[in-house]
Amino acid sequence: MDERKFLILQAIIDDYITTAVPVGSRTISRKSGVGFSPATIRNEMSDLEELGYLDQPHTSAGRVPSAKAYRWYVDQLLSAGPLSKEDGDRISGHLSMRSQQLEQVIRRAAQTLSELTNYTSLVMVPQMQSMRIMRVHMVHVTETMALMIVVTNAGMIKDSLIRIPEGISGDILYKISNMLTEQLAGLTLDEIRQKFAEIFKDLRENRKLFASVLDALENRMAEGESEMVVGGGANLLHYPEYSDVEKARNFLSVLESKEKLYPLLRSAGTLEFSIRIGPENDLPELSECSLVTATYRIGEDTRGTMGIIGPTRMNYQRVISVLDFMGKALSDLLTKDK
Amino acid sequence: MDERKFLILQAIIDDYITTAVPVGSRTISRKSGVGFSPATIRNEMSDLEELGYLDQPHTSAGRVPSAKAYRWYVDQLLSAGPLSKEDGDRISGHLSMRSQQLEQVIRRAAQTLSELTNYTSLVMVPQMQSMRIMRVHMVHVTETMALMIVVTNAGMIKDSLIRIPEGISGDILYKISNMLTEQLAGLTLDEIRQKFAEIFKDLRENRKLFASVLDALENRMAEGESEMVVGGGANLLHYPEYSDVEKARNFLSVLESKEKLYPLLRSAGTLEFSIRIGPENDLPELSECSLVTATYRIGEDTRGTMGIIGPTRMNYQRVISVLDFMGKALSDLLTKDK
DNA sequence: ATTAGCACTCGACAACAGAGAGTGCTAGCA
DNA sequence: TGCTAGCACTCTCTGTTGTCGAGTGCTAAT
Repeated sequence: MDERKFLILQAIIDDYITTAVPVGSRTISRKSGVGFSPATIRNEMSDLEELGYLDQPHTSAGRVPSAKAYRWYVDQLLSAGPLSKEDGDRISGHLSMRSQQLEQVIRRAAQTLSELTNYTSLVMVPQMQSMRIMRVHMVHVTETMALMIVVTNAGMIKDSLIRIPEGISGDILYKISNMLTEQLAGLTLDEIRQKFAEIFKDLRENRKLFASVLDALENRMAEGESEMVVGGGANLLHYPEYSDVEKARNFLSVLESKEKLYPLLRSAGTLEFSIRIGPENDLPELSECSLVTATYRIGEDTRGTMGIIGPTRMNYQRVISVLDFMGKALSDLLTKDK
Repeated sequence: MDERKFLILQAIIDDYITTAVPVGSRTISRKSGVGFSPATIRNEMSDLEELGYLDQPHTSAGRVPSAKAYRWYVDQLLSAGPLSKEDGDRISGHLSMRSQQLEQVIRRAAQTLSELTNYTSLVMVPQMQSMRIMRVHMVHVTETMALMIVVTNAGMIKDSLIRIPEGISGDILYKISNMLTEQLAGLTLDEIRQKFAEIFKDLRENRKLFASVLDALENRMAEGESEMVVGGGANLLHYPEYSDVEKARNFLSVLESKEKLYPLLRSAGTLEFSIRIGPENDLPELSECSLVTATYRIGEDTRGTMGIIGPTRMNYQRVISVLDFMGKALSDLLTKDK
């Protein structure tokens, strides 16, 4: 696979990404500096098809890049290009509106991402696994229910309702909260489990309560991560790939079932960037889509994931740039004001 | 407008609702007990068209009910028919999954509504205006921020971050919380404003803190209502009205901008049922949709709104039944376990 | 090794005919 | 007088046909 093939493949992909129309030899010959005649290019294209980089919808249509081609394309591309000043400002602007609630920030990030790329965006609320607990509070909601509020080192606040034994006064709840904060501050979930085992040993009263608390902590920290925000779901309908209503509906219903979406984002792991192209996605509904994900940080060791879903012929360059910038912006914002 | 016209109009609407195809005289004559020949029915149809109840897409197509016809139809219908046992069970089943968080219940309600009707559902988190406060808690999040938790008589929990002056210890915050709960329990927002005026007069220390608290209460209770959940957005794509991608996109982008949706639901007011048909909606994007809304109660004087959006030819009968049942189910669920 | 030229393929699109559904009108019937 | 049968007419929908153009693969010439 020589230099020239690269050039031609590149040209084909570039063209197809913007036009969504199978691209022919003449087009390539005319456009883009490659100074060869259509015939030459045809030969090369023929080779490229044999190698699996191009598909032909039918004889006498142009060629279309295959998933393999995109894969090659993005592998070659993985340096995030700089983002236009304008777009950068837009991101900063949208995010900087002072909103203390994490949820708000996430929502706004998703919206900005989809507006900037014109694709669909997903942003996951960061995973608590490795977070450290800073404070624990419990307050009465009814006689037998309390709200447990956990503040983590990342400045995140999680609350959950827990059932408590009757007859526990507000004062006691307050004391216990203080005690818990004192004991648990700075610990991760794993360490908390241990600690609880200790505490439990020489505990006489309120065993039930403590059990509830541990339970809630476990649940909240493990499950809490499944929260996710989707932005710009309707954007996909702009693209000719989805002028078929059937396909559009399929796509949209995936977006509505977070159970399907979640493992998708999850499986990207903690890589800085991950790009899944078409069939590389496990979901058959998304076999004609690409998913680009990136991570953002909160503090040192907490990471969140966000991603963009678009047609396989998406503008990877731009998507990566935007995600890169957004990742930094989010990390800054969320880490700074801790 | 005589008896027979009623019958025929009814038959036309019924037919069109299920088929979405312009209905002709022969169809009506054959189907539905109206024992008249096509010719007679044609004459009546001609009259109905003159009266504004029918439209004709073009000569020699069947007739299509106009917005006016639907209006007549639903006015005549307004008694919610009984729901099939099966569907009722399904609603109860979906809701009964124990989920204490109001948010969860709302979300599930929206999902159930859209599944049962195959249209798009909207459910608004209830409006706090007339709620009474039961408890107020404040707990530290950082040195200068606290989380204020308000529990209302409806069992709703709202929290908001407030900025507090430095140097206030947890103990003081706890005492103040208790004091606030004592003073404010059972009051509505209006009454709280008064109370605060009193308290403020002979207050020396902590004026700033109290100001923050009042501020947060105001904001939270006024703005909080704009929260809304959308279910089954992709459902509309099932219907031939939306086989045009352009229209579908328009519709979906309305769903994504809650600013547009909110006044829509809001304007339905506190009527038990409200039906807005096609152009009766203020949003031009929804001029080919109908919106049926209903309310549910939490306790005595708090109401939430929910609604179904579908094509104008939606199955009003069923939608009303489902909404009616859901309203009762939600009211029960949310009022009971207080 | 490259390119010009040519025959061939195949989808897109317009034009067209026929079928079918529906209407309005008129005339006949109870 | 009210209903209906019949008929001519209109208009959409569908399938067919033919043409156009873009694109290919191959061969021969440079």
